[in-house]
Amino acid sequence: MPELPEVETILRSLLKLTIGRRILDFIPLRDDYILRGLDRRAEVVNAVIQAVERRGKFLAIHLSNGLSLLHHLGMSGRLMLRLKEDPLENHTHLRVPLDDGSYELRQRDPRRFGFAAILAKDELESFESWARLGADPFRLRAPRLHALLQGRKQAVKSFLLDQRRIAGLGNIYADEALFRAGIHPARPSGQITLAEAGRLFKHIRNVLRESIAAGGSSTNDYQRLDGTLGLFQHKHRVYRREGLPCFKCRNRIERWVIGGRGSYFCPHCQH
DNA sequence: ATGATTTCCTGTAGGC
DNA sequence: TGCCTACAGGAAATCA
Repeated sequence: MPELPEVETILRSLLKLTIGRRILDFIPLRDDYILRGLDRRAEVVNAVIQAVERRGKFLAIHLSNGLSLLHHLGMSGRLMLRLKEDPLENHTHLRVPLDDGSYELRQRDPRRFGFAAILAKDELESFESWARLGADPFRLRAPRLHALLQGRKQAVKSFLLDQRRIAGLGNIYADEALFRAGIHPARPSGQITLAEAGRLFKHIRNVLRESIAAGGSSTNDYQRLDGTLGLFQHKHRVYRREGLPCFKCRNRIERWVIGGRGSYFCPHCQH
């Protein structure tokens, strides 16, 4: 599922390949909640892509006429740059042909938890989940994280998944960071000490950085913009490794459901 | 307000 | 092989 490193990987490709390109058309292939702001569809045509921005797991493509395309890939969403004549994969919801003549941006999403929206500036700024995103993990420091955790009984795993607190972590990287930090995912947030918060922020940052360098994790649906796979799934230490030996101590990895999410951890290494 | 639970959706995996 | 059920999860909605 696309989390911060996967979206960042897509962002970097978009920066290289789409800045300065003119949008030739905006072709919705469905008419439901997945595509929003379609009444502005005609305004998008002929606009030029000026900037691309990531916040958390959101991707915003800013256009020359002040409109923005806001994308979220949910859990099975994929953003692709394909030749116009390439066969359409099923569950492709959006096609955006670009002015280099042969390529188009496509968004597909089998499980349909993502979306794409055409938004005016004020609409983007007031878009709830975008506007209220929490701290950027790369700007986070121990005292800030510790302060955010204080006074909460909520499991630290659930805290890490709350985009209003920290933006960009999903199930994979929350579990991987907690493993590296030696913190049990079910620990009440308020019990995390300053020293533990220090380890946690450091490992959040490191695991995200390493995954970006590897092009993200291709577990089920995720691919890069050009269709190639990320490589970080080979570096996962706990995610989806229930019953397998811990890389540190050889005890078996456990899986608990925490906050409705499958959570993988080593009962020996994480406290 | 906090925090836990349910909902949306479909491909995949497992059981029989 | 085929049918059925359970499960996966990001974020919004709902409920206690």
